[in-house]
Amino acid sequence: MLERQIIKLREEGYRITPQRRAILEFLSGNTSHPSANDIFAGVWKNDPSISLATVYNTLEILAKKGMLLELPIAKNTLNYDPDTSPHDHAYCTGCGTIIDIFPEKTASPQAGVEIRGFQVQSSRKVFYGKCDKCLEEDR
Amino acid sequence: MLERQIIKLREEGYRITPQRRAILEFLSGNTSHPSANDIFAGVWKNDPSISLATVYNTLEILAKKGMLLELPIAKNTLNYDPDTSPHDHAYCTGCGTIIDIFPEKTASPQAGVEIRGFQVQSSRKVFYGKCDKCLEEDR
DNA sequence: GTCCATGCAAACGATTTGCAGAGTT
DNA sequence: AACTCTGCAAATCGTTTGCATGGAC
Repeated sequence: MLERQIIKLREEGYRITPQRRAILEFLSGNTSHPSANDIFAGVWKNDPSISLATVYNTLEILAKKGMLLELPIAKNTLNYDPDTSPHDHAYCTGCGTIIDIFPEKTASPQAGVEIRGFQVQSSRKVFYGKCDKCLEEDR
Repeated sequence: MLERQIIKLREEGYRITPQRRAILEFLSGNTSHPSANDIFAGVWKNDPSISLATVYNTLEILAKKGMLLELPIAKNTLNYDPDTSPHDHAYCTGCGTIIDIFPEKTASPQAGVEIRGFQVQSSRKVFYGKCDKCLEEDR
């Protein structure tokens, strides 16, 4: 899984640096939808010499190559999702947590949408609301 | 239509200033999904004394009162939509244009979605792709 | 050895904040 | 008159960029 990613990156002509490896490792299987800063912090714990610029650089490459989704969900920041399979997201407006919602649960139709004058490449659906924990705290 | 908005704002306890009136006027019937800066520029043409801070302040109030949707679609900015009725959006990754997509066209199901451990308040669907004009330019 | 990638620091753009004066109610 | 709202300017925050050095190939 992680190895596949590394091989693909190399095949695309990118060099495999320790930093890129560490970022891919951090993302692998990560379902927390981290921001660039979260990823920076996570990698930083093992290697305090890494820079934010490198993280952004790597994330941009991964996104461009379709190995990572950029999620514009929260107000002023991007979140990233290493799971590129079709699925939706639920965003808690209380705590900002983003959880994965898989198709069978929401019956979100992905197939054959046609919009006149527009060529659809992908689609995203986001549910806004509150998680149980935040509902609890509202009382 | 515009008057309704003004009345509602006043009922909510906000003062009706010329700036707020101008912003509501600019937004009324506007289907271009403007950014805060677009709105500022639009209002500025008639009243060059308005400040960006006032625009942000007003947009925040309108959004909080459900009179305006905040669309986190583009990478690093918010776009606003005065049409709060249920509909989707298509975002052109070429030119950044956002167009409205109404339910009948995409069969997007809005009713009764249930997610365990999460109370859904609303949902948004965005189609990413290219508009005809940008497809043209790619050749 | 070549050329891409890194870390650092400065630059940027969108948004937010603090505050004194102006305007709505 | 009371209290909110405005414009201005500075501050913040996420992200991007320029550049000299370092490292993957």
